[in-house]
This record gives sequence, structure tokens and C-alpha cells, in this order.
Amino acid sequence: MDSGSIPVGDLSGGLDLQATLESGQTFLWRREDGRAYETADATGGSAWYYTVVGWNDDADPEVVRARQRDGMVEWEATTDADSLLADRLRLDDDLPAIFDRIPDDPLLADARDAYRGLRIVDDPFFPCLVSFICSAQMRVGRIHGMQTALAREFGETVRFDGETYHGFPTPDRLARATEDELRELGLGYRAPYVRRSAELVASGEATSEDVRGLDYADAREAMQTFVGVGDKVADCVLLFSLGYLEAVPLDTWIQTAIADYYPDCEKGSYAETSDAIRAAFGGEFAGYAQTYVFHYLRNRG
DNA sequence: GACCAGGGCCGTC
DNA sequence: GACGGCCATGGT
Repeated sequence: MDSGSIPVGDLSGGLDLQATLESGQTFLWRREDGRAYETADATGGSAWYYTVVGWNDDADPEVVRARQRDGMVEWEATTDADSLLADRLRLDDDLPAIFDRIPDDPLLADARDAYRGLRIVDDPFFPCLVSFICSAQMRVGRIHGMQTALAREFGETVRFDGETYHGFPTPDRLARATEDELRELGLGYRAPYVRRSAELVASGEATSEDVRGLDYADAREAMQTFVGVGDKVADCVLLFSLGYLEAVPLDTWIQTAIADYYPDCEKGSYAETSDAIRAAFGGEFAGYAQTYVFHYLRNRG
């Protein structure tokens, strides 16, 4: 077993591992106590989280677990995980510099202060895509449960520290799953969307490489060649996997925030409202502001 | 039993 | 391009 630690004090803006992993932006980590991510609570503050990486065909799956305790991120893994954690958790993002570019109106300031150290994640494309296809009309806890079920049923297994772990299924494996098999995992009407999008990726007919590098507006449109992906899911994948930090997914919570705090930003269509709230959130890093607001509103009761 | 959840697809206008 | 009906499912 490999292990290491990362001093949180060395990170500009620090880190809140629990808020980062339980804020509904990634569904690829699981808490060792098995609790779903329906609500954040104090007991999870120093819990172990684990994930399986190298889920694609050209690498063996590796297990990484991490926890935040005493000013450190401690990790244990089947391989060296320092750079992997830095990439996945965007530990090089300079949070103070980012918030310098985000307006500090009362809502944004409260959300920032409530979850200092919350970072946008950088998830692998295919698992992120599937997660957010599954997210349609679904609560955070159940989206997480669906991804756990997909891994359990169709993912590669790997042994670590006496336990068996499951990686996220490959595009090819999900493309070969039947719609009924996916429905049995509780995916409902999303089942054919997941299967057809997996086919597109597995065949190479549409991949992340068709999106990466495009400017934001073209990237959001290109994402919608995947099945089950409209404007909102496209924005989520752009933000949480492809590094488009200006993307502002307009979900029900953000729509509520617009109605309550930014009524002038309501423009009728997704595109125009999205542009307006992106401007209100400071443009370049608006997705950071969005994720703080989402997590803040969803947890304040 | 209605209502809601990190919406998208499809037919119609 | 805008709009409505429809799509599963479990929790409150």
C-alpha cells in the first residue's frame, strides 16, 4: 500500500474535502461509512472517502482513499496518488484569486464564507457524463446511488486492503448493457439515454475530444450530440470535467436563486438567462460561484 | 395522493 | 425557437 499526505496549509485558499466531494458535483467518491450524499453533516468532516481510477481499458483500476484531518489530506492507495489528487480536486486553483473575480454580493459572500475551501472537481469525462445524464429530475443522494449501482454491476473489480472495490464501467460495457438491466438499477427513463451515449463514446462516433478546446458556446452545443444531454447537463459536464469554469448550470436551485436574488437575470430562455447570471457571477469563474451557491442553498434548510 | 428532485425528448405551433 | 405532454422512481 502506498500512502502520503498533503498539507492543506500549502494550498492557496485551503481545502474543504467534505464540501468538495459532497456538494453534488462528483458522484465518483464514496464515504467509507456508506452514507449517501443527501445532506452534509459534521460527522463526515474527517471520514475516509474512496474512489477507483483507471476505469478505462488501457489501465488497471487503482483504489485511492483520502481523508482530511489535522490540516492534512491523508491518502492511501494502490499507487502513488499525489498528482492524481491534485488533478481531480484542482488543488492548484488559487481560490482567493478566483474570488477576487467574483462579486461579493450578500448571497455570494455568505456561500463563500460557509464553505471556504470547496473546490470544483475535475472528473473523468465518461463517468461525469453518465452521472449527469442520470441527474435529470433526481435528488443528489439517488444520483450517487445510481453510480454506485452501475459500478457494482458493470465495473471492474480491484482488491485493496482486504476489500473488493468496483471501478466505474467502461463505455463499451455500458453500451453492451440492455435497457432493462439499466432500468433494474433504478435509472428509469434515463436508461436508454445512458446506453445510447455509451455507444457513441465506445464507437468513437462522439467523444470528449469533439468538445475539448472549443470555445464555451460551441462546447455547450457540441455536448448535446450525446443523448440525454441538453443545456443544463452540458453545462455540468463542461464545468466538472472539461474545465469550463465559466459554465453556470441552471438547475432548479439556481432558478430559485435567480428568482429570489437576481430577478433581472431571468430572461426567459436558458441561453440568455445563463448569460445574465454568468455576468452577475463575474464571468470567468462564474461556475465556481454557482457551485458554492448550489451547495449553500441546498444545505441551509 | 400530490408534489418534487442538479431535465431532456419529441411533436406541434 | 417556443411550448406542453410525457417520461420512472422514491421520499416527504
